[in-house]
Amino acid sequence: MPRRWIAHLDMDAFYASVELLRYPELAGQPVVIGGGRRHQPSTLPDGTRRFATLAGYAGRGVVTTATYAARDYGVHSGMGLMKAALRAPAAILLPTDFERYRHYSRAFKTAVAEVAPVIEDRGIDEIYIDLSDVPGAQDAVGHDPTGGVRAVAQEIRNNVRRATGLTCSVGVTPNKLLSKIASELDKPDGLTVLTEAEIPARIWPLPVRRINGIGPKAGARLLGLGIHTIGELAARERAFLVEQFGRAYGRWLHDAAHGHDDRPVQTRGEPVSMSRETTFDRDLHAVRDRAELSRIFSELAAQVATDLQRRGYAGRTIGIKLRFEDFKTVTRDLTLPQAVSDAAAIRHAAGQCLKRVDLSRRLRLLGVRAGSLVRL
DNA sequence: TCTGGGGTCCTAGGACCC
DNA sequence: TCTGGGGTCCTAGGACCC
Repeated sequence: MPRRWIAHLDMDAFYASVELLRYPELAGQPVVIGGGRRHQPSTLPDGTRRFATLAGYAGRGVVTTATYAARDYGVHSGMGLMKAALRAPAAILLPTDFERYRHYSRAFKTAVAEVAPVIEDRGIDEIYIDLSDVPGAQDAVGHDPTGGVRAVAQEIRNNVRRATGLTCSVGVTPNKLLSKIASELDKPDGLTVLTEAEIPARIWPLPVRRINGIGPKAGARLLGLGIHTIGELAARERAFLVEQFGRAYGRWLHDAAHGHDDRPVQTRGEPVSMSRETTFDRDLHAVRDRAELSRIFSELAAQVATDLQRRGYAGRTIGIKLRFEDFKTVTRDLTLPQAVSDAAAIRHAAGQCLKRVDLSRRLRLLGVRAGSLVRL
């Protein structure tokens, strides 16, 4: 019987690496991607480029990606740029250029598909690949039964490098859960192949947070129970975890810790929702900043409409998201008799939602969303 | 120097219908 | 008028991920 071999491929510091292709003089330097458009590099008459540094940054942006040199200063993605500036003031700051990243994203996925076509998209810089039926993947090399699949994975990595000039890290195991963990074991530019038999030695010593699906909340609760590593989680009774975390999540935790996961690689999914949101430069008040808020609100509705139309969808549920100055977040939504995709209808429905919110506190974020999508 | 923007999935309560 | 159980839809919030 053929073995199931699933790969997880993760591009190394993707946005930053794409920027290094265009600005090779920054290789090896601490570079941070994030923030708005206000820190575009400029070219001097002699052709040399001038870059903004973190030191001068003022605003509410966060780090989207940091190069490995920047990570050495303790800068990581999700960190506020103001905080990052304290840790690495001399680091270069570049604005995000999603157009460019999407282009490289398509290029690396095409390069993978030339070798192995069964691919599940997991965002702009990572994918799962089912290698089980790729020619050669089931072959042993000498006495190594994983030799064939290792060669296939290496070929994928070579093809990505050839097509994009970028490196990636790959984990190959019997399932998605383990492959996701494995791809991080030898980063950057690494390849890790793991069998079931290696779970105790390679997976169990890792912290529970490495499991995709254990986030800050569950991680903290597990820590409170004295469970730090995946091995310690695996050692707990299923019944205990169900008692602590509920039926569904408790069972899932137990399975995950033992490396059990039979989810298939899903090649194509319909979108569930489309949304646009924005955090203001300063907190806005519903009454005092009424005109500005109204303008932003209409703009978000128009952007959602454009996104829907461009991709050929309409939404039957229109919703809004508000974040107040104290970071409390509320949502309201409204299901319409018919799906809509035009800016006026979305704006109107979103306006109905807004009437159901107490607007006495100042706002830092506003968002508009379309859900219950139908294909046009 | 608090905390972006785009998503998915799950839960839970209430309305409503059979 | 009271008592049921089951199913589906809608809404709100929250955890998590990239």
